[in-house]
Amino acid sequence: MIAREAYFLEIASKLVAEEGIQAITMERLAELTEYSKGTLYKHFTCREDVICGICISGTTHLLELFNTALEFKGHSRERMVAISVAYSIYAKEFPHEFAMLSTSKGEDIRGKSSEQRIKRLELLDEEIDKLTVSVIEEAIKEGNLIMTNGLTPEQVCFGGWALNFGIYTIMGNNEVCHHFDLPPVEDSIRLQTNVLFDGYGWKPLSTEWDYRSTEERVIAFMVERLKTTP
Amino acid sequence: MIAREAYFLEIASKLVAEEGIQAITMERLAELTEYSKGTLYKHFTCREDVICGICISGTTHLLELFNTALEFKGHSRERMVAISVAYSIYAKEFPHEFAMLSTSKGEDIRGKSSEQRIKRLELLDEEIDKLTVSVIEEAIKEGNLIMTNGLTPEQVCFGGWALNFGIYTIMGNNEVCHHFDLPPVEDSIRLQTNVLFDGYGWKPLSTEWDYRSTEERVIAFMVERLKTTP
DNA sequence: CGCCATACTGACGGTGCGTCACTTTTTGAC
DNA sequence: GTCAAAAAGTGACGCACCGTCAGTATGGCG
Repeated sequence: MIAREAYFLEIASKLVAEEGIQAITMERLAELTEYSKGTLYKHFTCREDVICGICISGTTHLLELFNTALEFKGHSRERMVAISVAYSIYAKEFPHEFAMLSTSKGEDIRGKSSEQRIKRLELLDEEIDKLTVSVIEEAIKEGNLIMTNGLTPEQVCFGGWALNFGIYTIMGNNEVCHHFDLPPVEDSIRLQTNVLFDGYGWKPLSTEWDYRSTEERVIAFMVERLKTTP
Repeated sequence: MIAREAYFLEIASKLVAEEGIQAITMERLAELTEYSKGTLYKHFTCREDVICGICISGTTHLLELFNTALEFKGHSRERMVAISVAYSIYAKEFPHEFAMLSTSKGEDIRGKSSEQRIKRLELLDEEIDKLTVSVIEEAIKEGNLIMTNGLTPEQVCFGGWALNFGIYTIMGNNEVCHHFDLPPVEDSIRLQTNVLFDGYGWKPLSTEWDYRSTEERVIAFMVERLKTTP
């Protein structure tokens, strides 16, 4: 039943965290959980379905982080910083799982995993997107963001997402940047998103507000909040 | 020898283009090329090494496209648009190969592939980066781009790269954006990079110059140039 | 106790990887 | 032209993993 499924996923998540996605093997998972392959296949249709399951619990966790971030008090752009920090907390704490989230969007996984799980994962993704878009809509209501060039809130959300995702994926995946003299990930994220959001004209601009200090306050806030509800 | 290796890679690339990375199988490749597995393993240490080889030819092709793009006459930011167009031509013509480029940066491939090939691929990546950075340095010399906030040309290059990469990866990989009402990829790329580069203060700003028209001219230029040397 | 449903098992056929002892072809010295 | 050494090529083999399914254990109930 449900409890058993959760147990399988718990062990699988640990395996991913420790050894990466390659370590996810139906044989290995059966062995580690002390169940047989047959039982495992009662809960998951295939290996990809297990991976999708891990992504669901990962995304659920990410959603919680986003919700916590949204409780940070401040103007809209500061709250966007809070979301960005939430994203980075997840990316750092579970680097393999984070990398899996993008893998799971590919045809390989989506094509094989069970309809049901795919659907659940899509709903979670949608919820995360809505949460983020809500911050942008708030900015518009506040009058701190005025949409020009026919841009929509969703496009602003997408731009920020793509930039964050690109930075984490390139810098995380990858020692390739050795010939590139870049600051640490967090600094890159702050610098680049400041530029992008300034480009959207999202006030207060980074020249008018110290977002590094906002970031520090958000981190302190998140750490505090995560201590009480871990 | 070299010719045989190129032959293996040619078939492998076709296979990837038609059926995706999953279709790359040592058995299948041996069969298609009418050689035995043993011979195949004389040229490549493992499956990952073949994949790395495909990435090398892909990146070589991408580098050629970049070089062609750089011949476009215009100011620096227009030439950056040209590079972006080159990137998109590659991403569209070889979607699977394009997706592989990021896969190839991961530990899975880098850890198993042969030193030699990894090194060659890194050198190519480096060359591409240098090419792009050169456009930014040109912009600074022209006086069209003034670096503030301690930003470096490499960081500007990286920001543009991460944004482009993020957009193509999310939109290409992925039907997940169905709940997100977004314009087609090319439009997203143009809109978002305009915002980012405006954020850097790269002149002429998108409010002062019609980059959609630049894009059209670049495409026409590239198509023309690719006709003569295919 | 016997019966049935449900939970669970692991051997099996299949695919793919990477190896290596062996065969065939090429080369070059005489 | 001959022959032996080197180079090129082969495919059966051992191994790991996938997903299946016929069969076994368990436990509740008349």
